[in-house]
Amino acid sequence: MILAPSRPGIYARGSETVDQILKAALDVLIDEGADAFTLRRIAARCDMKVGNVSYHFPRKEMLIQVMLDEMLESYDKLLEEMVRKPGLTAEERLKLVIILCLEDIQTKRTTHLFTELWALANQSEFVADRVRLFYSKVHEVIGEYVAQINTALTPDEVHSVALFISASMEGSTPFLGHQKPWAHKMPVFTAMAAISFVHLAKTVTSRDLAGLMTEAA
Amino acid sequence: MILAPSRPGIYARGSETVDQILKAALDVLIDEGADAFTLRRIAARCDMKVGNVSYHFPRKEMLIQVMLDEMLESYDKLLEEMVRKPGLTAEERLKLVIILCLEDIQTKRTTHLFTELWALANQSEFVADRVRLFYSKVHEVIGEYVAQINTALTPDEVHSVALFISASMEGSTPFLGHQKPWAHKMPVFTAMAAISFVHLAKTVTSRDLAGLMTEAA
DNA sequence: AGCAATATTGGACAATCTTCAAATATTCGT
DNA sequence: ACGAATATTTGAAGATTGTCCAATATTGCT
Repeated sequence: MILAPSRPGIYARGSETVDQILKAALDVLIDEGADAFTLRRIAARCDMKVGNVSYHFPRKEMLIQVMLDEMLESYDKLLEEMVRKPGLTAEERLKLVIILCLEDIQTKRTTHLFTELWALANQSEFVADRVRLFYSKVHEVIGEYVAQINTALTPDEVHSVALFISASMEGSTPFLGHQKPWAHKMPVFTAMAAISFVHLAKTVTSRDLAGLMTEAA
Repeated sequence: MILAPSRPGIYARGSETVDQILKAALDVLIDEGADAFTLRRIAARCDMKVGNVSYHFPRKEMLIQVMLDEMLESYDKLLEEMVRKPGLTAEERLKLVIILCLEDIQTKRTTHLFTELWALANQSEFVADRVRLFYSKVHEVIGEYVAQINTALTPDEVHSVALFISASMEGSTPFLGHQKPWAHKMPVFTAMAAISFVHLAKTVTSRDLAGLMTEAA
């Protein structure tokens, strides 16, 4: 794992400034895109001078890395909150995670941030690394329920099913996310996802997953 | 629909130069990302001077628009080729489209281009417009088969199912696409997609799609 | 071959970018 | 409240960007 530089800011004021910079940076990325992600726009966004931003984050890359780590940490917390729902069966939990994930995808924050992240991951090893780590956790959460629903699957097969469910849900982002062309169909999409993915988890067999795929090709 | 400027290049040489510029521009976007998408890198990629690129495309935005339109046109052709497979049932065709789409997603070209496009669509109305148009065609193709498989569905319900299948497949791009962390699981993903999506098309009812989603929330 | 239209070169330009360093202001333990 | 550590401002260096222009080379029609 590639380490991000430790978060700067020793005095109370400096620490608060760093907070403002990180928030402004995230806002710029969400509202204006990677193209507008410059020190000047970030500084303007939090009423600061460029030099000050440059002082707290001597290299721009540091800012990106710290920002990304803090942002994904907040998503980790969100993910953990999904898990802590007592008194539900594994199937109900899986259905709930699906609903909550698709709900979150509809926010402007998630819609914009993750599409940007997927693009950045093409070139930046750091971003790619963090994206992989984050979704590994998502797979774990989903996989836990899948394993309970379908006890015949091996751990690797469980992960494959979790990966399928997670990736399929994420696929809604560019199409049914915030202000995307088919955003109004998200309720229907969610209904289909709940039905389809739960059914898959229940009924998929090792035999299915070993499919040679020579029949249709 | 936002019109792209007409393609420049009058003489044979000029036209060929425009070709090289467009190819170089696409290569830069695929290989080096949106960050490196500058006139100078594009010019260097096709052994030209910046002034010449600027002469054929007086504004950078023109280059982007023409490039995007030509690129999506090539994907349109690819899509049409998928359709022209004779002697197959609707179910077999749907399964085939799923396999071919997921195959294409594994290419570096598609993996990188579409992730970049989804990000650019957040800020550029033009890109968003073209992305919407392209996937509308994808939905049409898939929807045609879905309608044949499940004749009880209304046209809008057919589109919802096609949208679900398409978006779910696209979701594999950032995770199982070219050199992505779980690229080695694409065969399993494809097997699940074929089984799961075909089953959905067959069995989904209007009642399912009208799901109120109050039960699990 | 001649000639107007088109293409290419090379450089200039202003605007932007990141990074840095010196000067000034603020904070906080003592 | 003093003083060292930290934060902020200011200004500027150096690089890169898109755009433009005049000079030159090439093309393709008559």
